[in-house]
Amino acid sequence: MPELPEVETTLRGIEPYIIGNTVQAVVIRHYGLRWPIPHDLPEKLQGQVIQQVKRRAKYLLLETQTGSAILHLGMSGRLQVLNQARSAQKHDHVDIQFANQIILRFTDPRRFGALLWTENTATHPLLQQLGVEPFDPTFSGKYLWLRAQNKKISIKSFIMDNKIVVGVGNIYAAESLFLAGITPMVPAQSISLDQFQQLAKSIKLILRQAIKQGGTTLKDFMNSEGKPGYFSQSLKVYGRAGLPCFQCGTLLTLVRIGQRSTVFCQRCQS
DNA sequence: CGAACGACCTGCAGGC
DNA sequence: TGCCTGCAGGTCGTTC
Repeated sequence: MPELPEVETTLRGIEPYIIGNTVQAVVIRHYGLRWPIPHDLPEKLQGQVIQQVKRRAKYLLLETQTGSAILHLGMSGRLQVLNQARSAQKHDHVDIQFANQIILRFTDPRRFGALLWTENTATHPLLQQLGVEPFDPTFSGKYLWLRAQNKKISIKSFIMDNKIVVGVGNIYAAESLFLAGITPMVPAQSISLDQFQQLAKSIKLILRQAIKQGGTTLKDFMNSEGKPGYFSQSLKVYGRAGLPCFQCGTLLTLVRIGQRSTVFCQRCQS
């Protein structure tokens, strides 16, 4: 669920309900996420007004005057805005209750997500090492090309490396490479500047499209328990191993790159 | 230093 | 029906 577009969609979904709102209480039912939720997080948040909600990479930042909550959805995390209290289910780990009765509920079956507190987002170790945002003007083919010099790792692992560019997960790495016509396992250093320009363009386009389609999810954000289905119809290669390429009919190939499933077209991506 | 890989955890699908 | 295996959107920390 949470690729960058989903995180961005989540941000847009929760923002209108919590900005300018005061945190009344924080209920933690399960501290054991990727890192334990700090025990003093409730008292840090309580009484604070959410001034801004930001996204950095796949992290959501709930910013207050005294510090920020850092939230990551991991592989299976989800945020919901509840209008009224609803009994917590098995994986509903955290509720942030606001003065206007809105509840922000964090659900995460696999618990790879995180909820932390920091006084200073600029110096927080998790946020400090991050590479460029894909929608930042400095993210370009030239930028990728420069960073790829002498890099032997596969181009797919390269664009999934958060120190290079953030927010490109397994789905959209595969999709971007297909759109750019690049074979996922070739070494990053062997990609030409031309190809990198194509790739940077593809990444932006794919992510932008997905965010746009995430907008449909946004609509039923408040009441839906259902899964967003925005990506399924637009995916060209992800999850389609063995099926014919939409572009040329060749059966799509499945390989393993960096322990992640990777699907590509041997004919269209060369 | 870069690159590979294990680890974290639950749920689900598929094979037997 | 039940057990076992493998796989799933992420990414940090350790090891080679």
